[in-house]
Amino acid sequence: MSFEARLADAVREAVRKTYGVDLDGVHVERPNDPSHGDFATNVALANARVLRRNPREVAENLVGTLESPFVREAEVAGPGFINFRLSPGALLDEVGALLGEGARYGRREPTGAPVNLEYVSANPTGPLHVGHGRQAAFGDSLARVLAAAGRNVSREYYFNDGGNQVRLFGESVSVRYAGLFGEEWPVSDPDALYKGDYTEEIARDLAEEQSRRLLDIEPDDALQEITAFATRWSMEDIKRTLARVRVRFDSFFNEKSLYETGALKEIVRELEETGNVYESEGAQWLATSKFGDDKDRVLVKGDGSFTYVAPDIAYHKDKWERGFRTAVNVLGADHAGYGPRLRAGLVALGIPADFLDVELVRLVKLVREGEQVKFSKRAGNIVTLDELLDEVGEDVARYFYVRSSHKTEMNFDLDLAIRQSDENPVFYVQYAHARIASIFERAGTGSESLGEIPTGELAPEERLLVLELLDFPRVIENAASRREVHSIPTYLETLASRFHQFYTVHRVLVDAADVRARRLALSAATKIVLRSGLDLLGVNAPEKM
RNA sequence: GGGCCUGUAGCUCAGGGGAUAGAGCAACGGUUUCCGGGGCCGUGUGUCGCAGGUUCGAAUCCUGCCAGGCCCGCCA
Repeated sequence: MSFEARLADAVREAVRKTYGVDLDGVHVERPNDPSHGDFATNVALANARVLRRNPREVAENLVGTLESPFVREAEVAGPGFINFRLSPGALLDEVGALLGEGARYGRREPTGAPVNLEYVSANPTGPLHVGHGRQAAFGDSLARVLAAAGRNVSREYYFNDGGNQVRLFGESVSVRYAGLFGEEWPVSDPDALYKGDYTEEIARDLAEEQSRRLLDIEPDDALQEITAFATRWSMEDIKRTLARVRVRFDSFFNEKSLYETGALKEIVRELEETGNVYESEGAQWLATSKFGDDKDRVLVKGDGSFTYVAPDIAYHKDKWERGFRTAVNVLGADHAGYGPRLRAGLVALGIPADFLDVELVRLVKLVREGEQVKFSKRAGNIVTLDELLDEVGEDVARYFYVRSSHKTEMNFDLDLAIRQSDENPVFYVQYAHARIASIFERAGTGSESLGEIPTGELAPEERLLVLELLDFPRVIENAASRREVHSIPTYLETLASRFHQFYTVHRVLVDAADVRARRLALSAATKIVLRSGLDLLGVNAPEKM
């Protein structure tokens, strides 16, 4: 139980004793200024009006009746804050507990209803680009944070391998393939084809495997085979890039399977049964506007084929039937309208509105030589995630991607990212970790053979370091419940800074056994938390740099 | 026109009712008998987009404006 929670209980009890009132919301927090104590509460200020006393008087009374074994000092300050200073023994006990838990510190065992977290889900029509990189980094880190906070999370990638874009992609590769043998491939719309060099690469791989066999069979059959080959090729390519940047998934779901199992026809039938499907202009419409969407959506086109609406609803109904009770979709900001219309479709089927949650990741604006880089996958002028990783490395990329809130648009200055890569904050955090590793190497002891922490007065730098360490569980829980990963880097940078400050002022490996043991314990605890926090971001914690 | 998001230091961004608004980068100065100086310390910079409102207290909540981004397809 955190000190915040324990102090809040003690304060609540003091209020009950003094005023005979039960308060439900008692806020205890870490003050910005260390001279305001280790923790502080504003109860007196917040409730002065209800109690009809002036805030300072209330605070004085509460301090008088407050009982808590780990509080060394409680004082009234400013307009009526109560500032607490804890006893060193209580703080060090917590550090001891932290060391005992090791890598599990601040993390909980998974409980509760299963959560499905879907991210990236880029079409298998080409390599991942830098925009996908942000979604991948955010999604994977969010998955790690949710799991650490005890959510029962399952990570999923939806391969959109059944729609219009995939057909165009297949044609694009077919054109290249035919071209390799000096032949032409008929296409409906040459301007819509994918122009990237990778289509040529896929065609060459195909030619190597099949020679010109596919040019001598029925074109429809050939296109089907070529498309299958191309999407398989793309999926492998995407998975390879994701593995490189340490982004994991528990499952991959193929859109095509919805066609093959008949789930699509089934979903249309079910929607019709609810009475929310009607015909207009030759198409079948779903009345999503009845369930919170701006307007109705086409479910089945005039030519009898499906829009993306039916597969998406079928897919999410499948998530529901697999037992998930929350589905979080991490999507690019250009999918802003996706949530409401998909949710509307699900509600029409009787699935609760709060089942689906969408986290929109803002776009990555690429800047090179002061100019914004415009890119498009079809035009082929994309900057791929692999290219970025080649330039800045996996650690820098992952850290940089999640350092700012996913809700804000991000400027990725390629020149700056390369030039400043050794000044990136990730190195600052990693350096603290490597520094501690080197202390233990020199000390010749492992962090696991520390034993009891000798109690004693804590220097200001030690105290601030301890308080920061003890904040980690709260940081994880907040990040999970707010689904905001960027608070992890912020925390790690503060923690690294606290350690560097401590290290500069206090020598760890001193002769006095008590002091040495205590400082080794603080260092070991910091190392554990830094590694654990970096792991939440998929970033390495090196022993040496 | 409607919906969602954003506006904080020269730049990139934290802070999302609390005390004197912070960090990194950039600039300048200091710091080395001794655990990694990729560190630490200090100096300077802010109409927290603007205007009202709620409150003991607002960068934070509410309303209205201004500016920027994304969306509003029988694409996904």
